[in-house]
Amino acid sequence: MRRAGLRVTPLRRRLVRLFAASGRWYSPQELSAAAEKAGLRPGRATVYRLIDALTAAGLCKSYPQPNRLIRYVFCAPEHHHHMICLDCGKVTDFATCKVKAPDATFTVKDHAVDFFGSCALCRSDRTEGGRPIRG
Amino acid sequence: MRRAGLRVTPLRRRLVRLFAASGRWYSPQELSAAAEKAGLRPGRATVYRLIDALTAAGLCKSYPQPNRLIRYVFCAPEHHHHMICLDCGKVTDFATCKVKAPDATFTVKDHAVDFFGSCALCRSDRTEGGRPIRG
DNA sequence: CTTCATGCAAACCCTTTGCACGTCG
DNA sequence: CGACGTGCAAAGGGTTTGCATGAAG
Repeated sequence: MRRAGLRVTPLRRRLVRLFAASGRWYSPQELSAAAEKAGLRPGRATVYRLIDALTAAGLCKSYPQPNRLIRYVFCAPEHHHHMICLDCGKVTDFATCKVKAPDATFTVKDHAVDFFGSCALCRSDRTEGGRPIRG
Repeated sequence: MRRAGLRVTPLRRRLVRLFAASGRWYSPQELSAAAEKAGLRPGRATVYRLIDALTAAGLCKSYPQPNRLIRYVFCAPEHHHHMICLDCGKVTDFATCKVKAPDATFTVKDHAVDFFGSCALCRSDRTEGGRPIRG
């Protein structure tokens, strides 16, 4: 984080810790709400600016959602991919990827590989008739 | 399109044709602007509603961009992936994909594989000192 | 003839900006 | 101490909605 040129403040430390520890994706508002539940009261602008800073630093990846909402995943700058549970929002990393461009004339600068579905926990919930946890 | 339960109107036909024929990604505003250049004058709402309808029908895929902008690609409902030129926005499809979930406990409902870079044309432009075409 | 698409303009609300102040480095 | 983070509240602007109208099926 400091390595990325970001200044470390007490608030940022706590926000990022929260974001990272959650292992989930958040919209700016959801992250803000999660912060409040944790006793933090970041201003609106702070949350947006932090997300932007993290994104620019490669520490954050964005996913478009229905209704033009965007959710963000905090993640390591190393190349990797995600499995995201559509029920609870949990994000699991994986690094193995052997994809390659199917077209030699196209110069690849970046690529994305993501899986969406249900994590083991949410799947068992459903099997048992439980209600998946959202939000 | 009709197969997807969408009603076909003259305006929609022309908008979709434009969207599909362009082979590029568009933000709602960009699509609206492109429509105007083509002599169409869809209301703001119409463009958004069309994009939503297409997305719901699986005929449209969304990509998050910097500044919380979202761009959309019109595409066939069949399973496939995209190569997107970051210079001109051109989208090329490819169907070959042999990825599989790296974790057996995760139930995959969907997956995404995308390549971002420069298409052959933009690359040659740059090599020749030309200016890449954006927008 | 019922359902759905369209346009317009107002309402929404998420996001951004400006500014003053505090602090990380 | 200089550059950057923070909060607040106002400004901004893309997106959505309500409603009347007309066309698709």
